Amino acid sequence: MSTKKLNLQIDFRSGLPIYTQIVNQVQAQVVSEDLKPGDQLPTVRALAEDLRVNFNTVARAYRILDEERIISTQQGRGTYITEIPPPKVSERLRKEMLEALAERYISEAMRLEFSKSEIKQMVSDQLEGWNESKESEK
Amino acid sequence: MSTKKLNLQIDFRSGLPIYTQIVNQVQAQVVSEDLKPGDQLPTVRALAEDLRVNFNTVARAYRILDEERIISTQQGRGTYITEIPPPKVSERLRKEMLEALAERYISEAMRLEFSKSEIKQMVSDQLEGWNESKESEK
DNA sequence: TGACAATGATACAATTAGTACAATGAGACA
DNA sequence: TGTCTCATTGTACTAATTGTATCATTGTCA
Repeated sequence: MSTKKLNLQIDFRSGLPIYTQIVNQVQAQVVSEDLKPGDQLPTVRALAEDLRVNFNTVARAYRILDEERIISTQQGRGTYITEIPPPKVSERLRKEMLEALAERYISEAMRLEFSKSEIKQMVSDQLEGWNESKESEK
Repeated sequence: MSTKKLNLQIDFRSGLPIYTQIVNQVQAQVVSEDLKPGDQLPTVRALAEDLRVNFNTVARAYRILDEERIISTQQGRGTYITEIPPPKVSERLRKEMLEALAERYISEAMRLEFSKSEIKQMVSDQLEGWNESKESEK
């Protein structure tokens, strides 16, 4: 599992906070596909040493990127680039995707011999407590 | 005895710890009866090598499954699917499976930016016309 | 000078890996 | 049959690696 070596240029005199520079440059590299979904980023400590900054500063950048759903940080494991949400698919295709998802859910639930009402109820129940914060807050 | 060859798919980049993924997938295979009472699971070391993880990670998963009475681990012998799954256990497992399925459906639908009502409606709509005989192909 | 944002220090928690050990059972052999 | 040896198996404890939380320090600017 090779951690991608980030090539970040931090300008300590630019006035921009270090963590902001990290965020911006990682975002840029994701957009330019220098970083692809699944790539592992350096650990907070490794990148911090590389950039000669405190690892909390890197952690802060990673936390922001995590909130933006660009990366996924996992305590004890590492941080990874997440799958990119399909930018703009047609309304038609989007609907078909939902249909496919629902069909898979239903067919697997049916295989477990749940009743229709149970299947419906479970979705309702979970949607009740669904925390929007799990999604990105732009 | 032939130790059942588990076909587990570990995603090292998913947010879930490896040991949790093992637990979940074994549970799923028990519920779906791919694993039956008495089946012997791979040894901690064999499965670890197969998955390219440390054997203690597998041992941790096995310990959790053992505490749930889903498997029985015996030092010096091996690990086996529990002979008589208490009805309570299998019933609880079934429920957990449904929860997991629903959560996956919802989270992926949310990622596509569907509203809660759309997500709920799609399930209702599809259940309306659901043909019981449809659930035959594995 | 005071407020606030940025950064640093320190302690903590979660996950996985390393090492040594204990229980079981199969085979060799007296 | 009894027992010795050894490979195989799970267990226990600890270390290493990773991100997290909290608070202190620094620096800038009104």
